[in-house]
Amino acid sequence: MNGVEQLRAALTRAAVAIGASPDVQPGLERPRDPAHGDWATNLAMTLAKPLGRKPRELADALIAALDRHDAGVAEATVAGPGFINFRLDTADLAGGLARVLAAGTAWGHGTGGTGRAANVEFVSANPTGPLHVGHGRQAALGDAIAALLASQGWKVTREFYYNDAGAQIQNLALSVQARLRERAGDPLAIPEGGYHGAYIKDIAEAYAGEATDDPRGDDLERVRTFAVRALRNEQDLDLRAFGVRFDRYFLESSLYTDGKVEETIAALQASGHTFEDDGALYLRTTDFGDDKDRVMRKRDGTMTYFLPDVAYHVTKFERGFTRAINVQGADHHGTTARVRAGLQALGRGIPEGYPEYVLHQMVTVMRGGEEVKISKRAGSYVTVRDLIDEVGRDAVRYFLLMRKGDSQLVFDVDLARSQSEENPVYYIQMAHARLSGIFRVGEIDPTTITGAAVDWSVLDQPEERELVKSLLDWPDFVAAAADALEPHRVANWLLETARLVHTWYHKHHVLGEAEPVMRARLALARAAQLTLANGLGLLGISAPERM
RNA sequence: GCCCCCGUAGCUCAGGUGGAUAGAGCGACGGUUUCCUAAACCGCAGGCCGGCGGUUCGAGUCCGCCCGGGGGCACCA
Repeated sequence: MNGVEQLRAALTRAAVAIGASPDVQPGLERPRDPAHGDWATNLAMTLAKPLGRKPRELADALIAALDRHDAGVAEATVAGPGFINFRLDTADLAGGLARVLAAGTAWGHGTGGTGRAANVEFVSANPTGPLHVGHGRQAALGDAIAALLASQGWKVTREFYYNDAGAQIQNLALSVQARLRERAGDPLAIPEGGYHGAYIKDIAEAYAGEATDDPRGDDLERVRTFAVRALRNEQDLDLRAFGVRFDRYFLESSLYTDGKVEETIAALQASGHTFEDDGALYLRTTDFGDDKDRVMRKRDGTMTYFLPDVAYHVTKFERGFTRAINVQGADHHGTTARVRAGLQALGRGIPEGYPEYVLHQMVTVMRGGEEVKISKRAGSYVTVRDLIDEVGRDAVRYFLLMRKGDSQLVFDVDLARSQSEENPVYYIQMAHARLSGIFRVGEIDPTTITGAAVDWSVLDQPEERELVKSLLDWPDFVAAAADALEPHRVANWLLETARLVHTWYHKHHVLGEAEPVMRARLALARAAQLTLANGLGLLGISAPERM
């Protein structure tokens, strides 16, 4: 049992002793103002009503009933409207660092997932062009969410789904063909809905070099295959540059070849929730909360994207994923209700909230105070590669993750590129590098720091107590961020903790201090170094030893 | 018209699931270096948390209505 749990248990006993129900759950939080102590509870206020007594009076009674020793607190005081503030002995507080050192790279790991399988689907870009900034946000978000879940004991599969047969791919093939014919002397005729970026020209160029017997691209099927392969390869390179790896690429076409689409449509018809109108087959999704019934099979006999989408999510469930999380742009918002409705209509016991959606808002790229809209390569949008080339992978990751997905995001290229104090990424990495520097200069192998035989009571400086608390809170913090599927919380925590590190480092010295102090501070430095590295790792950002 | 997101400092945004005197980064202003990285630290200024009601001991946070901004409402993906 660690410090907080001990305190909570003791508080519960005290509450019961003064007449509260045995199932009270005392809430404990860090007071915003460190002068208020190390922990605070609002228990007296929440008990006021059921017990019919005044909060401050109850607070006094709770303190009187509390076994200080069992609770592990040095001091308990009543404040404000009825808060009880607790102060811990420095030795008890800082002694928690031993747990950090023992856990090492696993500090922050939890067991809430209990080994169950989770599927995180993200990016899922069709192979019709280079990845744009929005895909970048998805890649950063999805990868970090996957890492967060894995840290909490989920068995995570990172999945990329792509449409390899639809109308957009047809337009891609026709666009490349148009460039081939332009090359052969025809006037340029890119079809309606076609692609205009420079990369189309490059692909046409490459095709002409390889397919010397088909310089005009008359073999459209061959052009299509060639173009898809070229763009898939390009997207892979983009993702690799970003440090994102997928466990599985799922092809929409496989749903047809494996019979999953037919199977699903038959099951839906058997469910009795379908009807035909004007030659098209509908699913009555309004029975399951959608605001409109949806077409599954068009009048011309082909499927809408809706049906394979449902079939795809059935496979996720069948593949044993307890949770399926889809990271997508907010423009997909309209599809969430209908996919869930489709799964419900099957009546197979798939949970109502399956799959879960993490939708993110748009990204605007700013440079020199102006919005950047165009990339040379893609023509109409800014690519992930542009950003990585300009500001580096770590900065792109951080900037795309530092805001809540629900917020529209402004990516300030100038700030991300600046290698100085104003850039939060460097600020955090610098904190890690400085801590590493202590061990380098002191010629101490940080992995030998175990926390054994340390007198924790010497870590009594205010800056040390604040830093210690932040490090000890990390596991709960990560668990909450994972639970909420919100990596930006980690980004903010890192920035705050980095500040505590810099402040402490600036004010207090480690090497050359008297033995007990140096020993304790080395342990603190090691714990902070480990925790920062763990946090950066979750976001896919490097933790450099020196900068 | 309906659905989703957003509205907090000059700018970009946090605010740990309802708590005490609302925070950070950038920008502005002023300081700090014989010392493990000044890529750092300290100080100062800046607010009707879009508005009006409600819930309660207590609301930036929850509920309702309104006003602004963005996105979505296909037999396109």
